[in-house]
Amino acid sequence: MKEENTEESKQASQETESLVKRLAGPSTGKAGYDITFLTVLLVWCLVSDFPVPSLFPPTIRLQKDQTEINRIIADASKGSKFYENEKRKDKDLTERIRKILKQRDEAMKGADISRIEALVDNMLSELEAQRDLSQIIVHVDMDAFFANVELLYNPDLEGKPFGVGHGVLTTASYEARKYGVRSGMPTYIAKKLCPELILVSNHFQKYMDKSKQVMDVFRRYDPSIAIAGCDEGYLNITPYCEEHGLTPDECVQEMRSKVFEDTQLTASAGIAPNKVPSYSSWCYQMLTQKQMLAKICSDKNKPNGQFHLPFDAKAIVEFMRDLSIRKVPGVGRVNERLLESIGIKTCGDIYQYRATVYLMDKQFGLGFLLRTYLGIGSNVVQPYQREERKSIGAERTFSALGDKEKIFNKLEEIAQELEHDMETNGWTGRTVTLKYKLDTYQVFTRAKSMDKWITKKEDLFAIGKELLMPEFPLRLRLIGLRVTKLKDLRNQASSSAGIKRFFESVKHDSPRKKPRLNDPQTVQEGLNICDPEEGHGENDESMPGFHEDDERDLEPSQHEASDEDEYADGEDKDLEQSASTLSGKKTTIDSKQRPRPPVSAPAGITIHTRTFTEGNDASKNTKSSESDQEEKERQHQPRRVLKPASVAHTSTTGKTSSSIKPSSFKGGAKNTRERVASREEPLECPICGRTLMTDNQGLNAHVDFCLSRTAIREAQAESIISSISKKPMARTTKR
DNA sequence: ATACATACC
DNA sequence: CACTGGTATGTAT
Repeated sequence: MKEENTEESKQASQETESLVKRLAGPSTGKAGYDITFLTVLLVWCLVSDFPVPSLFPPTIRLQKDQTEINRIIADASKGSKFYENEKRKDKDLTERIRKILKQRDEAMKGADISRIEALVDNMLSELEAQRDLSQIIVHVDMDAFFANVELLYNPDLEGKPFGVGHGVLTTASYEARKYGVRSGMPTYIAKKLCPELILVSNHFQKYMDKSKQVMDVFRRYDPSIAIAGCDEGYLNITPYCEEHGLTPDECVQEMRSKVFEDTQLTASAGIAPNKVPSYSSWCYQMLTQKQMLAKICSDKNKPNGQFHLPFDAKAIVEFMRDLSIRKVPGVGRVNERLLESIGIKTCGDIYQYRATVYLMDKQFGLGFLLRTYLGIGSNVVQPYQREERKSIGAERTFSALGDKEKIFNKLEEIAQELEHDMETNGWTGRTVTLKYKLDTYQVFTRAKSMDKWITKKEDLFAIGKELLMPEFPLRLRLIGLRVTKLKDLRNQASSSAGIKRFFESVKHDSPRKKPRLNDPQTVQEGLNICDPEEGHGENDESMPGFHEDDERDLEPSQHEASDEDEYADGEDKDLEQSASTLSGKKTTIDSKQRPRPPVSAPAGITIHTRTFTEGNDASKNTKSSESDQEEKERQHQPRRVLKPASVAHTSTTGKTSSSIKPSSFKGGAKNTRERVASREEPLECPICGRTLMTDNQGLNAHVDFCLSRTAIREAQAESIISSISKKPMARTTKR
């Protein structure tokens, strides 16, 4: 018993601890807060041979200890519905971890650990052999972008702690970050952390204008830049450096200076080799991932600085060794906890637990973690292309509504907005997904696929209504609609069919992708991410809000006082595979009982809600035996045992898994168009007919240029581009 | 095909 | 006081 008690209390406290941490926000740890930040800086110094500043130990400038900050945040949210929901999620996660550990123990029991380790070591060798250090990849991002733009227009804010945003902060000034104030944080909590905090409204148009200027500069260094948000991008500066006889550092220094000249805003950059032949599978969204290393590096020097990771395998692995796993793109709060549960806190820890990861590939993503350990990421950089878009949607949060009429009114508004966005951007789609969030913060989605193409508000509204109707009674705080299975209307219709036809023939294109505006210019420079909208002027900008940087708070400050940093990084995404591991789901209801789920948690009635939860919990047992499935099923439902993600299957002990084949990773196929290797060869531009000595990437950039020049619509361009990238590539290979 | 969770900006 | 909005992906059924 005693033992039990102990364990129990331990667990309870742990839960509390994780909950408190979770409440601190999703970006905590990502970039640099406390310990993490110090660690990174230290690693940086070690790796770069930079003298360890004395300030190190101390001073990070958080006015308060991160622990205290977390406590203040937790206290401020305590009792709220949001808090209760987080608590529920935290509990579910804890339960999930418990199951995973149990599974791990069973798997390890009869396993020949030594043999597995040897196997994994082989995989590592193969991955290492694929490392490509030939490309110079840079990740640049603006320091506290929104906040610094505001400073330009309101110098009085200089040196003061201020936050940008209304209900939720889109960003916080450097000074404010010292108090633990971060983007994505509700203003009332930010005020508790920093009573003197000044609040400033968002001025998206200004940010966009600046964004465009910034991107214009970046583009000069790599026409194929992959823009990742309105304030950051990935560039392959290999060609530029070569042509201008610059070292990577000189090039980046120059670029940052130019950005400053044009915008008076500072930027930070990370320079790394990257590479990766095949695996570039990831790519979260459009952007990214490219240089996981470059991105992580930009975090290091954050404020107005740049960090150059040595282009040497050994140095890279060392660099990764003490890097918090949380900094890796794709590792969020959940995966961080999952990994931590098996002992992995830093990238270097991955090696020690490689056998565990091997056995639990499904949950942790062996391939992903091995690449992370080695510091291998994709080094392919390319602009987002319209045809990559997979969904378009709109959603809105409002004060909780229980009235059907009012809810439908909101739905109609959303439908209207969505129709507008779709028409503005030339999209239509076949499946409509309704999303709603109860006042308890639980989120549900309901989807329906149609035989016809949907774009009109009437259709969107009707379908949304149909999906929502059976769910009542509900008390909602958010409602949204999203359309997937898209078709690009610009691709076909518009403009020059002739040209298009030409390209099509060239490429064989066909299937999926639909092009869109791609052209870089159009794309907007501005925010691509945001691009969808673009327009409607009606509501003024609502808040895009994203956390722009998340950041890190603090910074080293010392060093520079000047800038801020921000940042944090957001690292990218990539690694997706692994990341996804998670999955699990929860809640759900037994379908039998009520086909419809949710029932909101009506105000008072907790029962339902509770039911869900419990059900989930119940699921706990489970897992392995299949037999229980039935039971479970009838009880509640869901659960999914683990799943995660990813990747390489290789695992099972049985076969040697032949090692990770890069392509086998799920993602592999994804970037079909990626330019893979890229060797320079004479390639002919399908537009102007000139022969260029370049690689596919360079050719693409050139094509972009030609296209914009000829004023061909983006749509066409896209198809072209994609065609080119594919075909030529093959050609290239032949060489 | 649907539903859900996670991630990132 | 009260925790955004948009998109992508992976997994399970």
